[in-house]
Amino acid sequence: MAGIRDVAKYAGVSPSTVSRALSGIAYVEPEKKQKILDAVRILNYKPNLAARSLKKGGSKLIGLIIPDIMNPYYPEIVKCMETYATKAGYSMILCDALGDIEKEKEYFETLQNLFVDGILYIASTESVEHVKPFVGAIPMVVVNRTFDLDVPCINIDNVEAAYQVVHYLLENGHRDIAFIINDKDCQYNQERFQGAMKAMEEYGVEQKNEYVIRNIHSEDDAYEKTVELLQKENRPTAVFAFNDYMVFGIYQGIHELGLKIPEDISVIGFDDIPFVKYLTPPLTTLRHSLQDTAELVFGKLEEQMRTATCARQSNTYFCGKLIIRESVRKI
Amino acid sequence: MAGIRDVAKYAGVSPSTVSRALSGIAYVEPEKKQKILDAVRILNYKPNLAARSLKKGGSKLIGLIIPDIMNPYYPEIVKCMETYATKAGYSMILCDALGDIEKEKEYFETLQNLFVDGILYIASTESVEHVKPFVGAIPMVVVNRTFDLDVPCINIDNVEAAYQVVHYLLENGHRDIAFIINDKDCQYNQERFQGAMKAMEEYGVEQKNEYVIRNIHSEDDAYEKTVELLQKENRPTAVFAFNDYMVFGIYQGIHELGLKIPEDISVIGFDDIPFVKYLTPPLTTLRHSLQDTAELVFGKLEEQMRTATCARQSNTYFCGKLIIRESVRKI
DNA sequence: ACTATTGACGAAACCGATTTCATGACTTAT
DNA sequence: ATAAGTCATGAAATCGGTTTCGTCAATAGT
Repeated sequence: MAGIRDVAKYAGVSPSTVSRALSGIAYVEPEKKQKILDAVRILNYKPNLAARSLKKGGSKLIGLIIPDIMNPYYPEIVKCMETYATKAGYSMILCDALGDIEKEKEYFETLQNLFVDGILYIASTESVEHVKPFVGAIPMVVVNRTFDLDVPCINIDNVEAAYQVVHYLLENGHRDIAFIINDKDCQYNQERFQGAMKAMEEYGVEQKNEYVIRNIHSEDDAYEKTVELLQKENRPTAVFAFNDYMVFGIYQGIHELGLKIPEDISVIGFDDIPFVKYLTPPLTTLRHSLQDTAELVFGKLEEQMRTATCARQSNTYFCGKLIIRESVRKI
Repeated sequence: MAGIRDVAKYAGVSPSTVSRALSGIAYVEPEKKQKILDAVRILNYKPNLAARSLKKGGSKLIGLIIPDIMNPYYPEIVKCMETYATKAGYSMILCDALGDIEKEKEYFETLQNLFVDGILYIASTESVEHVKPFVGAIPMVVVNRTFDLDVPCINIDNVEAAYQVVHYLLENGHRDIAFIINDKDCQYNQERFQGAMKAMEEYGVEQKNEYVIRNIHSEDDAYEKTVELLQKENRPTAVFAFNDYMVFGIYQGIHELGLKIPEDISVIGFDDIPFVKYLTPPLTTLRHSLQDTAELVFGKLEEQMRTATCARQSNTYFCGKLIIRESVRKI
């Protein structure tokens, strides 16, 4: 492997000049510069990143901590971030934390050992404690959660989004609306619940307790609870799934009971993960793609990495967008 | 940040002893070792990986090159590999190559510069050239493609798998079978075609040319071509999609024409990506999950990394499994 | 014309862990 | 008891870019 000294020798200059010519931090005689560039090409010189990291104190590595790559909501985020990272000259280290606090903690530590230049943290756990030691120590941006720590957080406005969803159902004449809520009693579910209730209150509709289904752990769970719910005497006219993932199970349950969507029951989701548009019928759901905010997210991280400082608290909320398909009918 | 010299000073020994004590490559007086361990704990010493990489030429990093994380077939692989890597003390660098040879080449180079200890290459391109320079230079395992290079390749037996699929259709009385083939005229598609034809021949059925649809670039493409195909006078009784991704478009096209699956037309897929089981009706498809071979894949890589040698050519084929759901009817 | 300033460039120090080499203490063999 | 071998350990070289420092030459200023 050709090193900078080989290039220097070949071009008849010193290693320092090669370094300067390639980094562009100082003026180098055009003639020499050309010779250097030629030498680089001929010798196929590639700077040793380890050596560079060692001297400069960075690694050109970014850590991306996500809850679960198998959850179809995340691949898009990963791809987005990886694209930005690559464009900016960074490589991406992927950490799949499985929503496990211990695993997340381990990953934070590993990333610190690797001297990553920054961390993109797609939060899924409720704890704050295990993140604290790294706040202020490594440039970081938190996505999908709002921390009360000195970190920039970027999050969808869950209250507004859920309000939008339920408002749409109410506007379409639905009054008996079931909320299907996944297992974690976490920040975003609380906020979504809050937004949903706000819409109900505005319409003067009381939310029946038996229409609030919690602790759904999987699609199968969603399936079972849906069957249970819809066999009751007074079944709701619409169900609002707090995430799209559960909708697969919900659809299955509804089909199983011989009911039709949306004629017999309307379904609305949250996330707009890929493929819900291919369900029969295509799902109406709330999209909060990171596509639009990806630039902001990465920008915030990049600025910190560039200035080698950790940003203070700053919360950014973005709005979701209701994607109307065919799973909700007007009553 | 505490360095090895700080630890050495604190423990009253030399840096070399600290290094030896921590790596365990040589015997160190138990008493001193204890002091060193204490110093490490108290000073919260974390070895600088850049320095270590520079000297040792290794990094405890594994590069994972995949074609497209948005394609639902890959997240499972990524998760699997990441799990194994973490367990073995490696961090995973994710490279999303988008099926672009140039990008793949860049990633290979970046990974080499980063001194990754190994590369897991989920191949998608047809070219061999851009991979050659790295064969023998870095421990590598190739998945999903069989190279004629000195690299271990692990691949599904596409011929056998496609044979299985078409055999199943023939057994169910189908004779007019359309093949929907995605855009790339690549190895695995050729093999699948070969397997499909083998089954046809065994049943003495001739494959009509107009039933072979090629160059599908997206779901939308699949949708259009399906509509076109099924409006013909003699429409097939079954379609075999060479990958599940296209099935979403195919279903859409069939529904659009008011046809029913499987009553009017049977559909069979390939891959068993998540969610095809939630289609209406659930898709019968061929599963070739890496779950089962993941251990083998990672094992082959780990052995190379451990012995710091690159393995020679060795091809491993594994079998797919037909997952029978409800999208194929018996004629 | 002589000093001060600027600037391109090379020599050498540096980042921090590893590893080679040298040393001196201690053990074993004759 | 003396020579040879073993072994824990420290000093210093090393990995390969980057960067500081110093030099020498050319330009600017008085």
